Amino acid sequence: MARDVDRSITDAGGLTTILPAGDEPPAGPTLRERKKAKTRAALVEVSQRLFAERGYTVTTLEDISAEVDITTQTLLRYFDSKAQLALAPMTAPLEELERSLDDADRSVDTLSMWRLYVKIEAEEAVNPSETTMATYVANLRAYREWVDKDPALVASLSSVERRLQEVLATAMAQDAGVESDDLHSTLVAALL
Amino acid sequence: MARDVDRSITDAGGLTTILPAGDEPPAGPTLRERKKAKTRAALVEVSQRLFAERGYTVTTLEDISAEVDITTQTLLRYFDSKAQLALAPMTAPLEELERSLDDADRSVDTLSMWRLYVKIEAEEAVNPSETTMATYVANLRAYREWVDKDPALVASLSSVERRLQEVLATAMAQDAGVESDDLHSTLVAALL
DNA sequence: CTGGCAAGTGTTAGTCACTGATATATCATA
DNA sequence: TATGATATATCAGTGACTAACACTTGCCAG
Repeated sequence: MARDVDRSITDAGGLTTILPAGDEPPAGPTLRERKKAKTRAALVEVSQRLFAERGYTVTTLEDISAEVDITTQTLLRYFDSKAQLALAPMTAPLEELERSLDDADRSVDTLSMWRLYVKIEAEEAVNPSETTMATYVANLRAYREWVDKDPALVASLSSVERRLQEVLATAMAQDAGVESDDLHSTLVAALL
Repeated sequence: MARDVDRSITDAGGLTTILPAGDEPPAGPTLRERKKAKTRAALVEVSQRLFAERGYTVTTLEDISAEVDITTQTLLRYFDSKAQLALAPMTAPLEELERSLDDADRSVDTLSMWRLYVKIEAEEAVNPSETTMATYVANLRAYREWVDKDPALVASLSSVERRLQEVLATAMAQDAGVESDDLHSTLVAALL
């Protein structure tokens, strides 16, 4: 009897709606997976906000999980540590790139996305409404602001940036010289 | 009356003996300072050993402080965190260099010391008995071994290495081109 | 639609790093 | 020896994180 009651809830997240609707192979992500992704996104969203508003150290995991209505236990099942949660906006797209490298069906589109990503990090002007990744990277400057206040986070972040450097190097190698120099210089500039 | 009584103790550390003796402004290191340095050294020594033997995470601050016969409280007054204690062998000489840069009475000797330091880190052959810093850096390879097992430590270590890079850059700038290239290349190699 | 399986979550209890405040012992100095 | 400064101990507490167990819920047969 409850088959079609919760329609309104299903689409609430609105995060994966970028995919071209119409050709989902066998079945879309199951209910479970959708809920999982939803709370995960909520965790990132809430934590980013609280970290920016109050600061990293003073914001407790309990504060965050309370606002998402889960236990700190559950939070730690989604993210191994507080730092990983804080750095999720950085690592998530990184891992996405890493995956696309392995899958061999790589397209230059991924690199284009990353060119944009790097540009924003380099503090160049950008219009958030132009890209699908806006949700993540739009406030990257504010992001770096409070991240830089915690030494431990900075350290973790730097290691993430190293992974980024490696991955991008690999990607450039795959691209075989095409406009590689441009990207490379941008990256180096961003890191230094 | 105690001016020349504790001569034997004063030299125990063996780290600052490089300074040209003869012009200590008011007085040498006071008893308090000596004791402080002593327990500090003991902490580093014991922790390094336990970390190497048992591993970083499983070794508790209590284990360490117990063996040095102090409270974990006191330990944390010496080192702000467990990680700082673990990385002390790296940071201590670093800060020494930083200090020598500010004091303006810099001599090339400091840089020579560091050339050696970097060499060891780059895993080149070295004879520990040749230098006064042997106590610190002799077992650097074994050091890296257990440090690399903890992700958080690696991250912190990398940020320390960045500081090192900066400081060395400054030092080279001060040296005004003399044999700078040699050192620089060595550094870059060590970091990559 | 019903039962069981498995994944997700809550609950509880605990460890450990780390902080703060207060009190006491130890050293420096006059 | 008295006095102020500093180091340490003691006590109480927070927060990140782990582990074991029980419970709920989505999922997949039958």
